[in-house]
Amino acid sequence: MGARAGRAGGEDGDDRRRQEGDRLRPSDPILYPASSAAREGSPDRGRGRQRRGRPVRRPRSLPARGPAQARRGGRLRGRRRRLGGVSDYERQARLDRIAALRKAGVDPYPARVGATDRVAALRARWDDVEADTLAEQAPAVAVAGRVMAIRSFGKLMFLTLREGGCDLQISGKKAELGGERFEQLRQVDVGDFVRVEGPLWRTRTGELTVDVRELTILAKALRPLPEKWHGLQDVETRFRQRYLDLLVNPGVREIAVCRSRILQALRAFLDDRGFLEVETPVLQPLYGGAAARPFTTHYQAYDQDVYLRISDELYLKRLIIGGLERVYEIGHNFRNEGVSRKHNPEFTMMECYQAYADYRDMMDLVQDLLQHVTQAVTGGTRVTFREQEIDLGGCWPRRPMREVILEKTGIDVLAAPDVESLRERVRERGLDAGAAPTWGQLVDHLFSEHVEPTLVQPTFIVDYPVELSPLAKRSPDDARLVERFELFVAGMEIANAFSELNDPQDQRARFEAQRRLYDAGDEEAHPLDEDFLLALEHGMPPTGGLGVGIDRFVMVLTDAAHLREVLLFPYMRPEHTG
RNA sequence: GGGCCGUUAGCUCAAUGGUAGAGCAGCGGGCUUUUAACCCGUUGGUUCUGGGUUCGAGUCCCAGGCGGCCCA
Repeated sequence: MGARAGRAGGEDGDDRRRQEGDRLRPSDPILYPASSAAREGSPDRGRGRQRRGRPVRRPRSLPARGPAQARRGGRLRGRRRRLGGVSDYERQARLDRIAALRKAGVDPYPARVGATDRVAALRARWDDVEADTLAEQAPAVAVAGRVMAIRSFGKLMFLTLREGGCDLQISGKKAELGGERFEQLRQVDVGDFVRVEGPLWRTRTGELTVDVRELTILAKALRPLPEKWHGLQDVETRFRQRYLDLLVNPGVREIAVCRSRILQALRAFLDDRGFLEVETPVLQPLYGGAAARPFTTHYQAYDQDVYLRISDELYLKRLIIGGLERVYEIGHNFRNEGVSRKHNPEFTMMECYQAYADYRDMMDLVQDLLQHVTQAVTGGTRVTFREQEIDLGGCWPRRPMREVILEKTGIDVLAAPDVESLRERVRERGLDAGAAPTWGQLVDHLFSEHVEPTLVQPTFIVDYPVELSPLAKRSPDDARLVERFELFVAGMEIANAFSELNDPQDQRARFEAQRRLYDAGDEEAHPLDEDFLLALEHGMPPTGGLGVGIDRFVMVLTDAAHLREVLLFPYMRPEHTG
């Protein structure tokens, strides 16, 4: 991303474009498909954009703990122990129990489970049935799951079993089971997987319960689950041992489920519009499609350095050239930059391209797409994000970048056409000019600093400077601008799109301009890609391209304060003995 | 990359520079309607690592690791 900045194009152009865009949206079947591009900078991953951070949202409704929450401790030592320290008394107790089971001829890790009912289905069927009715029918069921808690009363035990994200209580009565099997039940530990058979009943307190008649150990656990009441608080451990976080912190699983539904709805929408899902290389001899530094690796067989992709763009455009006129890809991009609330070096992007479309069509497309997904996942259009209500319904405003910067800073960036004069105006206003070396980057800085955080409701920002968009088509109204937009929601860049540059001569010139920027020290400048130019020279239809930052959109729909909350495995530095 | 904060038992957390504790979990005992079950007893520590100051360091100092927040 990085590219943002723009001199807001001429007013005429902007207004016209906006109006046309609005007009186009509702009608025009042939348009909607536009795919388009955009990704170049796809959801911004640029540096320096993160702002106000907040404590991670609490995983469950515990009393707020305050700043000390981050405290955790003993990671290294704990880990070492976890990996088999000699003083691991609890683990040893469980190892002893496993040995005893084996000695008694019981396999603690059997291969077969046998048929079982799903807990969710059982609850749906019997939760509302009265205790008396349940007692009469005494439906025999079999369930398998993980033991989450044990409450023992001597000759009676209650265990909480979890399967499929649902809990079901099971009871064991010595009188019913007999001494031997009751003892077997007593040897079950929290964390173990078991299968039980027996009739359903309802306890005095109304809890639906399986009264165990048959018990099978499915898998013994060697280590205890995190504490049942406080759960797992340690931020570091939550992400390093995400399986524990998923198990004991409500909400974590919900986000994972929600994310899956979002992807499902997104694919359904695009498939329905005739887009073909494709896969392009992650390992590339030359990276491109965005302003970012790549990860480099080495291909041993060819003794050659290769890159992990920073975007799918250049390959998807080759497919457009090859006649696959509507394509999309959902995959990981890798950008060699820091981690923040909105950034992870590896993230998920959906890119789609549609021939015979332009960026206005892509605005319609992305609005329809995200509204469809939101509706499918939440059942409505309004979501709450960090205590603010965001309405994703309706028609999202389209604002020229110049206009919004003028509104927030009083500076007309187009009236200061070079970096020196613009910097002077910024100083006059008493604002921070940052370290931006070029006009475009300074505009980008002003936008990021003063406008972006205020864009809570969905807003399209249009008309970006050419300098920051080497793969976008020039605006016919103003050669300094390109036909590009970015979508902002909740103060974050969610999508980036443009009318794809299909003029091979202009593309070559843009690449060369990028090379000059690179030579001047901009490590994120786009490399010149001769192979892509070769493809372009064979002819590419007018095409709209769009990139959507999936992780960030999941944040919006799940009210996640941090990107890492919606990634199952956010990047963590390896622990090591210090 | 910089600043600040944090790091103590499996988990959640205590401990004026002076014997490292509690709850949960574990172990032993009691208990047939609990669901943070309860009651009695009890095991468990290289206080992130490495140096330093001190009669004495979880605590103070230096360096490092990891994490968090903010900034770049």
